[in-house]
Amino acid sequence: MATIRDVAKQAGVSVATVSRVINKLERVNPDTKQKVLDAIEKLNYKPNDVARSLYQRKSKMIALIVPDITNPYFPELARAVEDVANRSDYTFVLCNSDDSEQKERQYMQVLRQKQVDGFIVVTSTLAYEHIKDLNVPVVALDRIIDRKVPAVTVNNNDGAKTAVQHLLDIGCKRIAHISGPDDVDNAMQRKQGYLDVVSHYEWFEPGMVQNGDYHMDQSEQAMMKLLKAYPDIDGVFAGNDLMAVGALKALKKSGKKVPDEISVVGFDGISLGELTTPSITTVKQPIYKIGEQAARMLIDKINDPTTEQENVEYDVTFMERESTKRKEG
Amino acid sequence: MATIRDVAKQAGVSVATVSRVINKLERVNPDTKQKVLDAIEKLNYKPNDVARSLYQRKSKMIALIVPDITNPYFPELARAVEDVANRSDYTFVLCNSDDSEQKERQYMQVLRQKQVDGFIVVTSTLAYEHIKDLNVPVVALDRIIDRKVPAVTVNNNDGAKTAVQHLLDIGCKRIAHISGPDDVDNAMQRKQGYLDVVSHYEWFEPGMVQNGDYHMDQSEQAMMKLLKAYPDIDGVFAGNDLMAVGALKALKKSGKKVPDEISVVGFDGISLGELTTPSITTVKQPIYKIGEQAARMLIDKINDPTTEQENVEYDVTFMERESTKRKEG
DNA sequence: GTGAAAGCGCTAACAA
DNA sequence: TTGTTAGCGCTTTCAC
Repeated sequence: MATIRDVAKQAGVSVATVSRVINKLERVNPDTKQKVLDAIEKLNYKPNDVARSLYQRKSKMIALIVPDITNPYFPELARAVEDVANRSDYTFVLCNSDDSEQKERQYMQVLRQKQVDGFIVVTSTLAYEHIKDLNVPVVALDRIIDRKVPAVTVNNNDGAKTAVQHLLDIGCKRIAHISGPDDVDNAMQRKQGYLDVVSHYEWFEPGMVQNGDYHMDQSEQAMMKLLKAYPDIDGVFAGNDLMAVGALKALKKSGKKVPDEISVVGFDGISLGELTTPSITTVKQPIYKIGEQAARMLIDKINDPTTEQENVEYDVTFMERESTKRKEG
Repeated sequence: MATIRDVAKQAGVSVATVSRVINKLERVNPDTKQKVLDAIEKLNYKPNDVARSLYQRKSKMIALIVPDITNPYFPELARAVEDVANRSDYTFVLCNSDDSEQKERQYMQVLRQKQVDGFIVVTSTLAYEHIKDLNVPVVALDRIIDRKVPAVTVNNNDGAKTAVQHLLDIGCKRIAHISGPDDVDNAMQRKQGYLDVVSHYEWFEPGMVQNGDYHMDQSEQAMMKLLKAYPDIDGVFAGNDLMAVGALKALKKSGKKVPDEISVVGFDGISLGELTTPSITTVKQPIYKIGEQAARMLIDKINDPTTEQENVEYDVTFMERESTKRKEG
């Protein structure tokens, strides 16, 4: 690989001049500039970003840490962040934390040593104290970390209420909920939305809430339990689409017809929800937008660390598909 | 951030000694070593990897370039590569090329400037000449680039034949194929596998092969066309699972019962195939293994560039699910 | 066993 | 407008 020195020699100028040309900040005599350009062309010179990073103390890299990229919610998010990063000449690094705080911290540390300029994090375990001595901007996504860390989220409570209200509207008489992990704030908000709507109905019992941990398999089991304990439920609100799929599987195995005997609503709006039979009625998040927004905020903050940032909360959209149907009569 | 200098001062030794301690290569007097360790602890010192990279000319980063992470085949692959990378203390970088050669080259160039140590690439457009002056190990995945680039693939032809033979075995009389892009070698091999089995049957016509471009939507259209042109087809082999899902959608819209009236087989074994109704009979690739193998090969080559590497071809496994059924009578 | 110093490739004062 | 030079933080000869 040719270095700036080689270029300088080839062009018969100093390295400073070459640096000036490639960074196009200061004025350079057009003739000298052309000589430098020619030398760069001839030697196929590409500046060494590592040397640059060392001097500038920044790497032009941002990282996104998600629990698990094989959960279909996250690839779409990752695309958005990557696209924004590229548009701003940042390199994008993706990490899976498996929801382990240890892995999250490990990643952030390693990447900090590589001078990564900022992080977007989806976490429910990381505490503020661990991110503050990273000394670098962090944006929280999907889940709130701390008041001091700007976050991009959706209105989970509203979305949940809309979903449950829809089940009531189409005539459901007994509605259960499959909830996400207790330590994830958005899961709690969705559960609360459900409770806000149903808790004063006389048919409601606390056992109608079962934990599905945001996983398909665990949700399938949760649905089985619900079916056993409350054979007459005719509506289910799942805390995310993945769990709605799990519920569908359980229902199918139990011979319950969806949506004729029981209606199911999910949350998220991942494309998987359109592919099941029946397709899943859901509360759609603007996933790509969320990722874009978070990436923009992060990059803005990197470019100007004095920027003060507010939390951004997006509205969700109710989306009726095949898994819910108005009761006859 | 504390630097090696700060540590040296704190411990009352030279920077060379500190370097020796953190790299634990040369022998250091236990007492001095302890002093250094204490200083590191006290100052919470973390070595700056950028400075290290600059000197060593390597970054301990590897990159995976895939067409599109929202295609569910790739997240699983990415996990595998990431896991292996982490075990070997490499940082993992993921990039989406959107199957554009321009983006692939752009990414590889930018990452090379960041001293990325090697690439795993899923591409059908990139030529050998573009990767050779990168001056860094490259492993091809899923699709072959050139004889000179080691590749990890599966036996596509065998898998396709097995799939089509299965359709014959269960009694299908007229079998169509929805193919992948013409410029992707594995798509061609799968198509060839189909042709190998069916081309000598008298019912076979070239129009029974329709291009679905490995995309769900385009496959849906392809299925529609097939249905129109050959209303009596009772078996479909789709070049990948995503296209099998598309076929299922078309079939459903057309009121054709799967598997009673028509059987469908896919290829890949992505988990999405288990979630549709009916679930999709498929030819399963060992996706995680493939990713692991490619990552290992890449890292081996990085650690010892003289290593000669052979292509690795994995066998696929036929997996019968609900979308195929033996004909009655 | 330890330290001084050169240098990885680049940028940015400071001089000229 | 251009060149000289001192670092950025680290590793590694080469002395001692």
